[in-house]
Amino acid sequence: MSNIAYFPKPHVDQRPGKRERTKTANRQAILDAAREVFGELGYDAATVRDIIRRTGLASGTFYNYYKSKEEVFDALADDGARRFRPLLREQSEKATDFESFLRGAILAYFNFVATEQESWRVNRPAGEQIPHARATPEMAAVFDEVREAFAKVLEHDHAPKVDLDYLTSACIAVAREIGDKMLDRRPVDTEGAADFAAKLILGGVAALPQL
Amino acid sequence: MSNIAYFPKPHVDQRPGKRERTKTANRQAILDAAREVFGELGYDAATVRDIIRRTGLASGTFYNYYKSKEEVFDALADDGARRFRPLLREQSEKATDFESFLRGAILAYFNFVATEQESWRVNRPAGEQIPHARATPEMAAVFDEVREAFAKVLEHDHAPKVDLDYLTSACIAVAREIGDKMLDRRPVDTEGAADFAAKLILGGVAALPQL
DNA sequence: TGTGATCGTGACGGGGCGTCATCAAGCTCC
DNA sequence: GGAGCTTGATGACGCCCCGTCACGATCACA
Repeated sequence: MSNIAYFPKPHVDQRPGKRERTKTANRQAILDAAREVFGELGYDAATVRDIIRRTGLASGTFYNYYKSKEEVFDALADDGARRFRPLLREQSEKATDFESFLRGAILAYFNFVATEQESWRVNRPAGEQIPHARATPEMAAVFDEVREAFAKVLEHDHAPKVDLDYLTSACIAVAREIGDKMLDRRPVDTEGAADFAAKLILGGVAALPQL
Repeated sequence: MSNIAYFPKPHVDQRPGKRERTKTANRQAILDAAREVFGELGYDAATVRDIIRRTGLASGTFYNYYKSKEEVFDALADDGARRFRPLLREQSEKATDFESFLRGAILAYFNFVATEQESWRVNRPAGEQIPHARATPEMAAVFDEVREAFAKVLEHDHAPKVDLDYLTSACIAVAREIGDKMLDRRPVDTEGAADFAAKLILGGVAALPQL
């Protein structure tokens, strides 16, 4: 039995120190609370105090991590983009041509937002607006990735030069808008929506003016 | 000279009573002040108090006209849509086919937003977001008008049945997004942007899946 | 001119905002 | 294991914005 005395205290603890751990725990707690609060009250109605109350932390603690409600929202958006990026890359690698890439990417996005909304747009007041995510680093990365995928594939298809910024913006706008509308319909039909969006964009690209 | 005595006091004053006049004047003053404040501070940073101070009215007076900052913003958006609607209708009447309607409508929209921004997005902080206008009555009317124009023209062109809601949303999204991007470029090229957006949409419509 | 209706007014209580002095707890070095 | 240093959690505080409401001035109408 004497050995057991050693057991609860392994000498090498690889975990970071307690300070570091509570820091990430607090950061995560704030993000989780914010997701809930935004989901329940809507973004506009939510206050920093609501988020703070939900975490049980002191008000000052919140400001050690984020400067404002907007910054928390950006962090959530950034987190979403970070989780979506691998899915996008997967489509980009697996695709054989432009059409399959576009279809795959849009479907992946629609499935992603459908899943996301289940988990946190839980009980949003009707007509409530969630602001479009700002340009966080991860959002910009997604934009660039889409842009580069377009560039590569259009070059390979010896397509005429087009205004890539306009094109990327327009495609993302279509995906966002159709995605939103899709979520309002019952049942949620990600495949039908993706089919629509992909065909619209594909047809459009073929008809673009060259620079 | 005796006649002059009658001059300053014409018996029949067709203008509405003073009460009514100050009412519309106040309403307008609030809208004007809001436009300025939103332009200078950005929508998020602006407070109801900022708007009130700019008008010189008492705080209570503001609430006789609008319930909140959001409501003022909606009123401004509604006003914009109301002013844009005749331009849209003009295109719809003058157009001979789908393509000319779409081109005309998009160009009209781009010229409209280019003019608007000159007049009140004067000095917006970089990266600042103006929220997308909510569904005000006039906004909904614009949406419906576009939708009906699509319906009519697609039927006339014996085009296959398509998902009109998705299509309308997607087109408006493209116009909005390209319009935004267009405003960030110097010089602002409404024709080039309209050409791009119109071609993209036209090509896309031709390729849509039928219901 | 008198009377009632209609707002403009600004003070007020409620509450969210961001800060900061304080102090407990973790970390480091001996 | 303990002394001294560092970090960051705490919550009270002052500031300002919020929306309301009792009051009074002004207008409409007879």
